[in-house]
Amino acid sequence: MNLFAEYQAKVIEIVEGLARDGVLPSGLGLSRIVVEPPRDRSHGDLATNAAMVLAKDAGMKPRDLAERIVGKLRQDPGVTEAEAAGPGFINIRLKPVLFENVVRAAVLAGPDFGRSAMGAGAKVNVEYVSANPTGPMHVGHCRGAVFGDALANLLAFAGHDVTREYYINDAGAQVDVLARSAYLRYREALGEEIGPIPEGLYPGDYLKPVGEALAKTHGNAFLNRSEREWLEPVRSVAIDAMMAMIREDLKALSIEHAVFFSERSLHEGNASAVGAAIADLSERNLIYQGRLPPPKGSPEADWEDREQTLFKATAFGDDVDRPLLKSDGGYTYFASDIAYHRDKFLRGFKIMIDVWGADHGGYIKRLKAAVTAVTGGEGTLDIEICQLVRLLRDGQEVKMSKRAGTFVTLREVVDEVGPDPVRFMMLYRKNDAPLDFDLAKVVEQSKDNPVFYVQYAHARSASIFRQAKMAYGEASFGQEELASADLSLLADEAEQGIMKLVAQYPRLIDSAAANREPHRVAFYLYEIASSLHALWSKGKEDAALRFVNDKDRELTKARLALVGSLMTVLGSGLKLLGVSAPDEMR
RNA sequence: GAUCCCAUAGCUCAGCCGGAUAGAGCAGCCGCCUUCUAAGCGGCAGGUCGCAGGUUCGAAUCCUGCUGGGAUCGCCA
Repeated sequence: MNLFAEYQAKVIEIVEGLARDGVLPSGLGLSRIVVEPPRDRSHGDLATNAAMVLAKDAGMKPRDLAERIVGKLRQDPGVTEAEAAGPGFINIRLKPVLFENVVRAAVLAGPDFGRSAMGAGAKVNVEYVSANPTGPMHVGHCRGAVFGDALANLLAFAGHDVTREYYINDAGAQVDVLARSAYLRYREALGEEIGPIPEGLYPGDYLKPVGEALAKTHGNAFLNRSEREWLEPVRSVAIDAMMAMIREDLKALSIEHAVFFSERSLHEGNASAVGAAIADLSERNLIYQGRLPPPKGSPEADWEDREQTLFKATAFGDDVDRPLLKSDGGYTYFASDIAYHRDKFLRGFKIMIDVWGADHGGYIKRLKAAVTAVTGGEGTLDIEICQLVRLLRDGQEVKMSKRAGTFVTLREVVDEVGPDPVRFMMLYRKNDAPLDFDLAKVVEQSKDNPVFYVQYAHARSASIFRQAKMAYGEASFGQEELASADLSLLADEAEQGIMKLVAQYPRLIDSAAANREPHRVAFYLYEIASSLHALWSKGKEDAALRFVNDKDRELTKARLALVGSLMTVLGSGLKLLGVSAPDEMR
């Protein structure tokens, strides 16, 4: 039930009709036609730019074209008024019953209100978090985790077939370092004095239990053996332990991935996936032996000019061609990543979304180039970058340093402030803008805290229903009854404002999903929460506006339908963000 | 040297694939609790949209250059 989409379709139909009648040329670019709520409410309920975007191709003045469209719009049964305005806008007023029907639809549909078919069931792979399995997650990972999760929710709600995926970087040098670090803890567990952890190994205590577990299951079987003998089993145990820890951390934020994809698996077998990907590129003539210029601006002391195996990334907009093989003969991380994304494509995902931290920004062009190459242009990779999070406490930056031991883990933050503030505040900002996260402010229970403010609106709505049931009995005001309410009784401007906001929800979902911007949901929720608080306060001054009126059941019913629709939207939006929608505040 | 992101009110930020008089919160000032939760609401004041060009009927939004801030830059992941 998306009024804006409905009227966009109607406007397009009118334009096509005018083209059939010869008033307009055919083949106009109709996709640019937008029907949106006008910024100024005095302009009506809907506004469209149709006449302005088509005027040029139509060879007509915007106002003239607008008049033609207006003439047709006036014949629409739902339209009470249509007029050309300003430079060529068409402003439309709708019969109130259309908005009333949206409220009814929201009450009846409940959690499904706003669900959209926009995605048309397309398979989408959203890869997020993918933190290295070498230690606990820190706050830096948090934003990408929350963003990716909310984006996945949003895309699913907007009609996509979403798979949430985590890429485990379990190949390469870092996990070998992890294994060596765990081995040290293993020796420690067997009673050896290991002293300070050597430079270059992971010092954290979190590896102690891994060492103990190794000692328990393997006894001293690995003691005094060459690394070749123990590296693999120790690494495997350590990675499993780290992944278990990471999953626990994610669970604290109610994040769950459907697929955990192992980088190592891409290297296994005689015909490895990485080998296949490179062979694929090779067949496309995108691989050659060549030299690269040394990087500028970074130390060049250890630069070794040599011929290497390069992917022709520049053919797809990258700045330089990229190496696929390391000097030791192994594959680069990039080579694995190509194979990984090729695998996603082969699994049927034409739409891939990766969520990365800002520090990986420099990697975007090459991977997009690779995806275009390896899918023959049929797969698209969207990379969403989350900027850094600055952790504050009462306005003071919390400096983080592994060495100083002031390292803050994701778990510590979630345990301190709770998952709701973490999730909401991470989403109450565009993902590509840096974010300050103040541990003290996000737990404040006041209107200064948007998390609380929005949740409070939901609780307040629930409270209104409780009050109504006290006045009229527990069995009163079920879904069906509310849907039959006479909503024309809701004449106050504030009440109508809420109806119109509710009517915008489906449109919001589509645009937030299409733009991959879950923060729009958060801002919308704040706005609609505000509209409830305002109406509530109006009832303080004017008793006639109170939601529960124990002398007028019909009016109460209408108001509850309104509150019900708002509560539905609040609950739905909060669910998309992964934030709880409490029925009362404590 | 290069690439990417950012720059909007004193502060923190929205601004919906270009559109009508640029919005919200905080801070400041003035108001609202006998009454469904004041954990809230209303009002006032506050902006050369970093700078300079360009495209367009129309630019905070698109393009180019510059300034300032952040991130990154073969064989780490």
